[in-house]
Amino acid sequence: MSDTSNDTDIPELCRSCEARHNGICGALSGKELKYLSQHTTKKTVPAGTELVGETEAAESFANIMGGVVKLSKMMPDGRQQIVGLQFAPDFLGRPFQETSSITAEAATAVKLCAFPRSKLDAMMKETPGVEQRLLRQTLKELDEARQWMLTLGRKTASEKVASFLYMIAAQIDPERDLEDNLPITFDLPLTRADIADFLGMTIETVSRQFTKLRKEGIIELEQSRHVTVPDIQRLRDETGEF
Amino acid sequence: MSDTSNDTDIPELCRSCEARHNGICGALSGKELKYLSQHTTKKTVPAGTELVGETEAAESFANIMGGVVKLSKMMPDGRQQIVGLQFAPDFLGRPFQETSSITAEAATAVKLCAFPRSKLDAMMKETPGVEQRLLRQTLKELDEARQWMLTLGRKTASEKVASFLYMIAAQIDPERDLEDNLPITFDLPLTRADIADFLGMTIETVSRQFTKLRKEGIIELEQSRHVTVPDIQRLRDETGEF
DNA sequence: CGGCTCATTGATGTAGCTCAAGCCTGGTGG
DNA sequence: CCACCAGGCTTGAGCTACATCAATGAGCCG
Repeated sequence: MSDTSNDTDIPELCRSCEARHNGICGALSGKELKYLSQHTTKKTVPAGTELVGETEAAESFANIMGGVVKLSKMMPDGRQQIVGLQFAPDFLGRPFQETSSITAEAATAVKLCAFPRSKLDAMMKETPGVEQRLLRQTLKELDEARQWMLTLGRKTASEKVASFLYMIAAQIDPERDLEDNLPITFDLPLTRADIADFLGMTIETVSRQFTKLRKEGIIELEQSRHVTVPDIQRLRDETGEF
Repeated sequence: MSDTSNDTDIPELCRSCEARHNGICGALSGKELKYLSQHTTKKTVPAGTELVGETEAAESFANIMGGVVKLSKMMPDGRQQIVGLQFAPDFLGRPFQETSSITAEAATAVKLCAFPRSKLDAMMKETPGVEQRLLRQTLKELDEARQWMLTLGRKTASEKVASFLYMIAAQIDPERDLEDNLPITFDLPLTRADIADFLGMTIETVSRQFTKLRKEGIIELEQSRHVTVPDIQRLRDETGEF
């Protein structure tokens, strides 16, 4: 931890921000935070907002303070694949240059703390820890992407849906010990169409697998978005892993 | 470029090594290279050698000087997915800690330049450019992984095989302009079984798609491993992208 | 109330899997 | 030098998991 400075130096908004604890900003001192925060724009965007491409984040970067962002790729004929989900306190945007065509879109309402490219460059130059944090997050994303390649390439439809639900459940509260077997409840951040695009299948098949898991008592469903998992171990068993 | 030092300081083996030009070592000065090279072990391992897990690279890292390494994940019941291919001058091994269960195996004979973890840590501390190079490589791998997620999730069998061949063809000579439409010839670094594990399909389907592409004149095959692509554009069209 | 979007469910079609047989090719030993 | 074998590849026949097409339901908003 390098936030050894006096806590009163830390800007109000940064104090409760997860990015300061586990994100990029964790590498910054109170003074640096103060400076950076003068150049950040906090904003909340509604679900569906495009956050990248020729529009927003080409010249700007952001920490996600809340909500879920989906990263996706599209083929000329419209087939689409979601290639990543990002949650707070992930960093959004690409150091160096973006060449690969990838789209970022708010899957839910998203709270952002944005700042210009020049500030990131400066931070990377002046504070060595920033680059390391970026490297760590990138390695984490790489692990997740590879994990998902296994899911996409080798799992059955029901294993895919179980894996997705397990991933979301695990992500809801990272602190939580998943061995404890207490019920977990959460709202899905994605529509069925998004889930289908994430899992490489059709809406209909996703829906059928939800129904199947519900009938087997592995999940409970309310209004199609609100999920309760009474026994996370049983869900885990359905993923095909472990 | 930070290799501003006298060329005669550069160790013999490093001079022709791709890692010095495009890989990690490119961030090092002649003096640093000299020091590092005293602690490296060059070796060539045959196809099939395990390079990671509890065995080799937990405490050691390496630059790939030649050959192809496949990274894969396995499910308890034996289903397998290749999640990445690495070529010279890629870096092999994981900074910080490896948690995700991933296996690295030589797909062909592989030439390595290995060194202990402590040396990498030291390099990262002392030479700032090293961390940046690692970050760049990791971002590249992330791009590739995501590209492959699209292939796994949304492409048909024949698009998958075409994408694989296109990727290999493009990788054979990265300098080459793929617009020029001259025939490209290469040997596949993977068996049909490996290709199947990479594309998330069965050996039989892979084989059928090769046959189909051959009958359509998009590729020529000799001994099942030696491929000629007379018109790279036609192959590209088969990938479904662009 | 009518017109959305999102989700579920059913009926039918098909791409790719499974199972099974046979074929090259390169290596080994008689 | 040929016979044999093993591992990798191809090809065929039939099956099935998932996609496609189509209809209906449930919440939501103007």
